[in-house]
Amino acid sequence: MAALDGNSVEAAAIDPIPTLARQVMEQLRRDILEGAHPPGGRLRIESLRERYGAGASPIREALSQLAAEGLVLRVDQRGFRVALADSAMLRDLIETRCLVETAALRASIARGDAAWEEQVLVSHHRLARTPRSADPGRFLPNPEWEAHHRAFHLALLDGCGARALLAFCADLQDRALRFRYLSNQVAWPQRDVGAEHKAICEAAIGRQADEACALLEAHYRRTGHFLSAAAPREDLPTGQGPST
Amino acid sequence: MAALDGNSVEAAAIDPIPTLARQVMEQLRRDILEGAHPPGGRLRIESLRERYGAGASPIREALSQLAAEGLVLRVDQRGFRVALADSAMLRDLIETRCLVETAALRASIARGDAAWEEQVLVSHHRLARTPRSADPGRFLPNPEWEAHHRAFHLALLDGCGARALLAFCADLQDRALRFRYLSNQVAWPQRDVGAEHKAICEAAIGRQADEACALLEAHYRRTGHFLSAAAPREDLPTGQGPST
DNA sequence: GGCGGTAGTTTTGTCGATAAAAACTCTCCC
DNA sequence: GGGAGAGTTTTTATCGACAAAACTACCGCC
Repeated sequence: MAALDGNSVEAAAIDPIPTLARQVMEQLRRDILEGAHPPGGRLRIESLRERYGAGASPIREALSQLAAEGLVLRVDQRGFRVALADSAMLRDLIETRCLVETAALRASIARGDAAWEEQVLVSHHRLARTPRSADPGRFLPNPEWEAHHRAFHLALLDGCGARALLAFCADLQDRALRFRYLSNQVAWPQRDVGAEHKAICEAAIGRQADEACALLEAHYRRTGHFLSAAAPREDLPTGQGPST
Repeated sequence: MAALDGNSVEAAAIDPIPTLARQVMEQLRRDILEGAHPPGGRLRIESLRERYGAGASPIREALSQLAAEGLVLRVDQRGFRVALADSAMLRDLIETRCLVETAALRASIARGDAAWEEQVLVSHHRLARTPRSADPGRFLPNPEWEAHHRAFHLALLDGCGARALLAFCADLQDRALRFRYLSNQVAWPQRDVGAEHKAICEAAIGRQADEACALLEAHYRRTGHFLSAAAPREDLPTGQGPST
């Protein structure tokens, strides 16, 4: 997931036996992304200790990392809870992505070399030939498609030549992924995302900055629209018993 | 420092007795920013345990958080070390800031309301009336100036209406601050940063998007130029005894 | 003389226990 | 009947100890 994070990339690649804390963190992240722990829900150390079969230290460490990543919320002396995922946050996320990623895309288009162009092309090709759903009949998330989708969007921006910016974009994409997971079964197959990706790819390679940015922005805003329409029930799932 | 981080803000504001891990983290961050631990240097748990008077758990937790923040580098099973701060990273940081913050500034100028305008004005005023150096004779970092400086730059972008973006900008500013600390005594008083801030402020309030962005970008690039010129010796301080 | 393997030392990652803090509950009083 | 308060229970934050892994230094061998 956070494969672009400079800290983890080399260690994860070499080490065959990741540290326990890392295993817990990755499993926990998957569980949160997939909604096993509901947004706003408490994450008690003891429960997690039991569920993931580890001592308190690795659990706590995993939670700390996820907290810094924004997926988990920590309150000193009052434990951890799953980060909220309400429609206000979704709006904010979309807004941020539109602002940041169009800037990055513009820079990519202006500065990207031949290698960038080729990478955009090939990553789009891989995405295009992968079915979005693992099941042709109904929607079932296809991990391969998710990976290619992520790679394509990052490849688009990779020409900008700013690693810190790219890492942030990768992070934003992860956050967006969470919303997609939470409201499963979204906009499929009503919407032809393949065509949208194709148009973005062509505009980018054709160095049509304005058009590419407009398409990308529309792409994100449309996704946001579908998501907030599809999952209004998740808006304020926190509750969790106020003091009274 | 990371006062904009949603996780810490409320806890830190209320809790009079912060958790030990938090204390260690904040002190450690300050020490790293100020160069007490050199970039690339190892951070052994035992040494830190001794230095900060805490057990291994809080130390490890503080390191985890700083690692996620980018100030500390973690390698599984091989401990922690201070993140590098070479000129390539500085370049990358500047590039990222220029791309992201001009986008944010543009959005701020387009969307910012009266409250935003006033906040920019007042934060600039506070900055302008605070001396940059705590000592009139030579350069000595003035914490008050630093705080106002940070507030001014964030106020500029605060009109964009995207909290996630703003949080990222705050993070970028912290990273930049580190470079400033590392190469102490920089460009003072050769450079009139006050005038630069004033010009940016006026262009922003006057809704001159293009000019404000150009000024902001020049502001950052100039800083980068000074920093990399002032601290060439820090370029590759890692070394740390290769295998031979 | 250089290199590979091996024993010893350091350092990390993990565990279980413990003290402190928060949350909850139940009772008593108005 | 409602609310405040004391006691109990849950939960967190921290510590010290231990096992596993990495690093170091040494020794023998080619």
